[in-house]
Amino acid sequence: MSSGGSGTDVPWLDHDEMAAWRGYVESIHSIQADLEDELLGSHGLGVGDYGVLVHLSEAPDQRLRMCDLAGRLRLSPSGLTRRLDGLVRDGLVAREPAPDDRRVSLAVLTPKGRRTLEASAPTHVAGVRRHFLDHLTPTQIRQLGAAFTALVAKRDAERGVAI
Amino acid sequence: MSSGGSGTDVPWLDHDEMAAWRGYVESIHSIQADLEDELLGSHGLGVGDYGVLVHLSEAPDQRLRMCDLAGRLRLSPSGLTRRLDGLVRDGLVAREPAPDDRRVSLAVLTPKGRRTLEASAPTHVAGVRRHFLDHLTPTQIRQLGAAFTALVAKRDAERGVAI
DNA sequence: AGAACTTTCTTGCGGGCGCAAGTATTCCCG
DNA sequence: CGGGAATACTTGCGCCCGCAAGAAAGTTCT
Repeated sequence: MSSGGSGTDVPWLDHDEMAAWRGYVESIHSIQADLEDELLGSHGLGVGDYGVLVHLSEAPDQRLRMCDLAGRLRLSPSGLTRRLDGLVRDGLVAREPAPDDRRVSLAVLTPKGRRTLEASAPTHVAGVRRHFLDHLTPTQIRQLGAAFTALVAKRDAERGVAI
Repeated sequence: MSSGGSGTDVPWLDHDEMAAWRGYVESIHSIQADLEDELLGSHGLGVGDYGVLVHLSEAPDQRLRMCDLAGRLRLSPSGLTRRLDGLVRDGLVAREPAPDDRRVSLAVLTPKGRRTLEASAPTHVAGVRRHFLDHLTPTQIRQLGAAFTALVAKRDAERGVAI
């Protein structure tokens, strides 16, 4: 598995690069699995549903157009439809027609949804600390934040231009 | 959404912590989606299948017990069974009974599997560089590698003790 | 105005994966 | 040695999610 290939030669990953990449990929899966278990166990809420509630709670009037919500959650339209179905069934979110454009539905956080979010947020934050932040120094956290913010911004910019 | 709650009070995430956590979670999804598209487009191989081939190629004799492979891939036994089904159907991996324990199956990398891996590895490495490593400085890469390695190791240790 | 195109959401379908149950084999211990 | 517990894999089932197609509404161009 050496780098001696033909044509477009790409420098192989050295030790540090491999450690960064593999650690990055592997850590997220196990961390999110743990968060899912904790959140599901304590409040019957999956991380996917939690994400919907968080984004709605941060939006003006606690409501968001479906397409905007899908974009923020990086979810396909159909994926969001099904996810909303569950949240609506549980009474955490309501669908509401948009007054100005009858194509769009608004997802609205219900009082029950807000209460559920406020109840589960501490569990989630504690999990993020215990599984992730507590393993890093403040300096590492700051650098990680800067690096990832720049990374996501650059990729979003490329995506916006490319498509 | 302030931290003024009741009972076990957890300090809320500050700006840097939030940026680190959200960037960490959001970046991985879009990066892996891009890698999947590139690998699938160029060699008809998903990142999941690619991971199996990589682990087998690194194993002595190009073979691994199913349960060991599942552990490394952080996949459930049933998940690995289905994934192997596809790879066996495509001739990239073969199942082989273990000589010493008739409960276990060994997954063996076939010559075709090895060729496919060697053909797709440059694409994957290039994608990892372009989508991830190129956005970071060498210093950041080294620190990230150290931090994630320690994080995964600590979590694995806890898991080994806890269960 | 009206035809053609775009945007938004929903539905049918299929793939991936985890959990629980089932089967086969091995290990442990009296 | 023999029966119960543990381990390894497979299968049935259900959930989540993306893609493609469709329906409804808005936009644009002539």
